Amino acid sequence: MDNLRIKDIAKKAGVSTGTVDRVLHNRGKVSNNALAKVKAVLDEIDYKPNLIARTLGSKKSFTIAAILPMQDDDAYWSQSIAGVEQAGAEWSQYGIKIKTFLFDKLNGSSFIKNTLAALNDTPDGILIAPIFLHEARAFFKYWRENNTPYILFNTNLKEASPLCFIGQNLYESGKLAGELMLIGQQNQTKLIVLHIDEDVKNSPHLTEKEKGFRSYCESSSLAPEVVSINLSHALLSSIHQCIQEIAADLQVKGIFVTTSKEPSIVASLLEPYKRTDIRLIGYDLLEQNLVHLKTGTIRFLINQNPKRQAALGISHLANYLLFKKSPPPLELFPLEIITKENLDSYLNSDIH
Amino acid sequence: MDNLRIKDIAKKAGVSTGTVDRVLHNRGKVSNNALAKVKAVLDEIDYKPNLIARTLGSKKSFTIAAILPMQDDDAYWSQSIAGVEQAGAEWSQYGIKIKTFLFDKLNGSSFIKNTLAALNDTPDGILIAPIFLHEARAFFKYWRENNTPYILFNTNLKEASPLCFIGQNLYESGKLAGELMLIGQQNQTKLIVLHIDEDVKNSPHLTEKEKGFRSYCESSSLAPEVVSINLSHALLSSIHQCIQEIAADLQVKGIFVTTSKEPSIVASLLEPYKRTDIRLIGYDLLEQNLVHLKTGTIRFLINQNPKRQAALGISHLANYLLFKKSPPPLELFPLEIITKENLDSYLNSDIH
DNA sequence: TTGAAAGCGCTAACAT
DNA sequence: ATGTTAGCGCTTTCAA
Repeated sequence: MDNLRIKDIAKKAGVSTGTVDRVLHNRGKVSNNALAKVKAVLDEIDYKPNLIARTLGSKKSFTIAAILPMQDDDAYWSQSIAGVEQAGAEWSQYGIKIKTFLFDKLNGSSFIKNTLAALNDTPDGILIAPIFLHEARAFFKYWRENNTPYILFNTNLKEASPLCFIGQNLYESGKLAGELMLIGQQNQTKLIVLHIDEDVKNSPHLTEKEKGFRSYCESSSLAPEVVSINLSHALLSSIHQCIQEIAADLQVKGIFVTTSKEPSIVASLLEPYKRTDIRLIGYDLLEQNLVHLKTGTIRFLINQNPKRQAALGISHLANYLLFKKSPPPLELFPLEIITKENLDSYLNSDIH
Repeated sequence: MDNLRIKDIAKKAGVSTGTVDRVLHNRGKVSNNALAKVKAVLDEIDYKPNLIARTLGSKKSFTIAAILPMQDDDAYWSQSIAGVEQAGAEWSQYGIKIKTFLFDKLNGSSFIKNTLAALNDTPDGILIAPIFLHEARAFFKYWRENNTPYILFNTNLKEASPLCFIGQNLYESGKLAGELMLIGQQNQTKLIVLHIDEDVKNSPHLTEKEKGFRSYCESSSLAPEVVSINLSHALLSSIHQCIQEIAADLQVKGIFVTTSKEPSIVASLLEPYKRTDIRLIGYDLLEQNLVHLKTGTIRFLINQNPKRQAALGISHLANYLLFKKSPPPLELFPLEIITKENLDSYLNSDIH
């Protein structure tokens, strides 16, 4: 009762393996008569192709282009790139090659330039973080017409109709931060939402988080006061001053930092004031964040897991190209809550 | 600069492909002279075997035996079995067959009988939950001598030297529950650890959790009083009465239920008393638990993810058999915290 | 429109 | 001890 092979189907149908292949893949010319015979056999059995043989037989080697922002001081993106590289190493044994195209995240024409370079390389699949949505549109159109599969990463664009979108629900992420902020809090508390970014207005990923946070707070019977503050890293002194003022306000019981790199900055500035009653919540398992998570200055981190997100993007493309396995259209990563106590269980785990 | 094949290595070394194969896999007889020549080439290049071709070439089909407790009313184990089946379907395309052997979790001789049946089937790999540690020893010895790889699941036994252990750190899990329990709590609180199991004494997975929980509470400056209670499901009325007494004690601010199925029972018994100040913490994303997580009666669930644990066990065995890829010796799953707010992000995610 | 056959890179059986 | 060769199940080319 073993799996039937193409050869077996051919014998059953009284045709050659070539014809069965043509029917199976709907390629080349097949007479109605032969078609009927093969279909009859196919209906009767449950043919499962041997994907390994298929891949070996079609001796193709695939190239995947990864188009991402390059930003050495931005942990989220540098971890994403690490994820691409890790997955690339894994799939290289299957003849998959990765080419990385890095653009300046603050410069639209750099995005266009790099994406164009990728396009001219005619890759078989694409992983792209289309943070310049408008500029990206034309490329999507081109790839769609060319039947080149592309996966969107981090920034979604519904009408792009990609093979898959990989990311997180940022609104829900903000709501989660709200929930964690309010556990066990009293009435009449004041909470700070702190964006530390050059250009908050044009950063939907930050404002989405704030919206979610506020929505949770408003729905809560504790009805805390929520204050938003936008800062740029450019001036460390302004951050310093901001934290000083917050520390002086005894009503403040929590700070929600919407980015990855900055929670640790806030933590180290806040620490001297010994305001252990201020609950600090931020993002991602960066080394500096972990230091402050362990000392308790940071209470919760929400893990976005950029490395695994990116690695999964590559894997999905590889599986699609090699084995015709389609990924789910939406790959929303779970909102992982990291505390002092479960941190090690994440760090020691290869699963994430 | 494409990848070199065995054929290329053979030509470079001036030997045949057969000899290269022998050197590569250290099998058969090879003269020192030939060995040296091949090694010289191998040192010079970075040979990466084509795993697809290897798998196809060694036209083996493998059988994996999964030896697990069968317990319809036990969500943890039934989800594990689901995980095995899911992974089995995935790997069937690669010629991997799964045979499941289910034993009675309360009956040692049923364990022996089923494991013996599995052994007699001479599988190529084994996934086993050795909850009868003593009885399992002889089997491990046999498989080790037979070079049959086995992966331990849920229950670890250091001296078993398996290919891999898959599970969670239960002590840390208890500590995490402690941390979640004490966030924002006041002094002078009383906390309940509730084991609902037929045989708590012989359930190290439950007592480990309690130890971790107590350890965290003792280290906390809040110094809560911790009371343990053991109950059997046999008597629903006794559970009822226990909850009634807890609800009457205004000092109680939290209940930690150490099992998967029971948090929802406790929740529904507790709900009528409107003790929203009692924080209920339990395990796993069972449907009934989710209902109470959404209403707020259950505040946190710690996800053990049995389904994914089991699926990963099968995947590790499959990768080992098919591609000679060794898993990490210890696969400790992260301690995932589930709340009302991040729940959906887990449910919608195929990643877990 | 169809069948036959070569070949993907590797393994394993078979000569020598 | 070593080289040769026939597969693994599929794709793809080439004749017919």
